[in-house]
Amino acid sequence: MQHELLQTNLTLDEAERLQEKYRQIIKDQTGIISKSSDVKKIRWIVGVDVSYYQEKLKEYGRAAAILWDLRFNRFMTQALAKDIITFPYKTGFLGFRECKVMLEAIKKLPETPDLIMCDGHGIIHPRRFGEAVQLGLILNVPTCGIAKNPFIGSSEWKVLKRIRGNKTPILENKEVLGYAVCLNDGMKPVFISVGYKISLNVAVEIALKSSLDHRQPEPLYLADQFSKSE
DNA sequence: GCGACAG
DNA sequence: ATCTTGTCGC
Repeated sequence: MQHELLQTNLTLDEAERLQEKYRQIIKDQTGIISKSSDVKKIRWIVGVDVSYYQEKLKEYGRAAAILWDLRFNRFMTQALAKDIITFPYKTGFLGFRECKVMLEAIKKLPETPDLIMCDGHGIIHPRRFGEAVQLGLILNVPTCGIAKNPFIGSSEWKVLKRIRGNKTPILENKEVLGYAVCLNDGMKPVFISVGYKISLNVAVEIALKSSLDHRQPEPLYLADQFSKSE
């Protein structure tokens, strides 16, 4: 039996209802990773990304999951999954397209992730329900969103000095939805937000720690490459 | 009202 | 996301 958030035959209205329903359910949850002391206990992090291709007029998604050992900051192994994609692309509903394939790839990994990084937004979303939130909820694993482009909210990211570690908040009325963060010198910032059971500060801390020399954290960079290679 | 809008 | 060559910059 599977989660109703994995249904792929929903109307947009039904999908929106589910987003609102689960937003309420996970509101004010406890047991989140929020302190730097918690970070020391984190070992297995996973970066996931999805690429697309056509076959017989149908659209398919290929998800790559990269298992990364944060203790030694090194690559461990990877897994791929392919699946047909039927849910249409609509801004604000990415999770309904990508969660199922991402989950299939993650299931193939030899370790249970302590944290999953998604190539997309978390609570930087009209209903605070980006795909990182959706994935974390379905798997009951901490997640964060790390997107390459802005979505909602306003920030000064365009004038942010591109120096590793620099960041500027993404705001919507007084509410901090996330941070635009420069992960390496000279590179355009990425947009980091909470997904599930993690604090914003910890998400930023781990993204920085796992960034080597690319715009994205290495697990996500590798996931992007791997998902496109085949 | 119109357009913009993660991947 | 994906279709695609050259080209500007370090």
